[in-house]
Amino acid sequence: MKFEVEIAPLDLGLTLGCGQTFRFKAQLDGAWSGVLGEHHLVLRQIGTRIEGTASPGGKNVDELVLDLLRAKDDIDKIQRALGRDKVLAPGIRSMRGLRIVKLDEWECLISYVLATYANIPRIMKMVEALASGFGRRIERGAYSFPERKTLARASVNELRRCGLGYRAEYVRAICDTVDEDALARMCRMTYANLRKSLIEIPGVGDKVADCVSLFGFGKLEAFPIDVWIERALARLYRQRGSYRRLMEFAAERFGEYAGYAQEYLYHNERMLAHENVCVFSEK
DNA sequence: GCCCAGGAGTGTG
DNA sequence: CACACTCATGGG
Repeated sequence: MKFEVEIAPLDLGLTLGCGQTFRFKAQLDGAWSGVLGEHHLVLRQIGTRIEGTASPGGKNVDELVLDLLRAKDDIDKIQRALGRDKVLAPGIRSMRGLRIVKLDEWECLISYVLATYANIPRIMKMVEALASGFGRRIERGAYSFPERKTLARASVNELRRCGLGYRAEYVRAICDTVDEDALARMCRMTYANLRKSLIEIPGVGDKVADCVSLFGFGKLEAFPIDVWIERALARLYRQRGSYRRLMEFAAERFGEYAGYAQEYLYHNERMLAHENVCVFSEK
């Protein structure tokens, strides 16, 4: 079935392709294909419109897409706030279309535990292997992300065969200890308490807790620090040190929209490394 | 072949 | 607190 939504500003390719979600792939014709909930989507941006087709499944696809892309975020307000930072100010406008995504909490938790010490193509492959091995078949080659009770039936060895390596045992432990009620409780927590709860989960440390807070639970003040962000903070702000120290710097400097600042810095730093272009510079 | 990846867990100073 | 070491493995 067809769907169409209006979201502005939005750069669909930047948002789906910058490593927040691991389930969408660019097509040769510029469209994006991926799985959202129980739907397989093919979506395409035409100006401020997003249109595409979704496999049937009952749910309102318009709302699912609006939620995924956080259509209600006031990007102008966010950019005005972050634009007071002199390092970010010159470049953020060119990334107005980069939006934080809102993922399913369970899928986000597992995906970012898999993401530890792996690169994005490999993470996508691991998630795909879990989905095709233990998820529901949606249509040709498309599988939903496995729910907890289904994934819980997988042995550690089966998980390893999905390419997870040592991450297999974390996934196993999470299936046994984090149920739907626990996730529902976490949905109602403040960022500070959510973060503490997440870090108690096997395989979840500072960085994964912040990714899951940001992309899974929608806490825009979360600021995940990976190797790219470490480089960006060192290069642009002369800030180095422990996770805790850098986290406090980010909270002080970027405030309630630190998550957006993080995504801008992350994207910029990767562009600098891979394409040798960037929009931010020191001072 | 080499280097690195959206790190976490554990032990030590 | 901060640091050092180990953990497996595939992608560029």
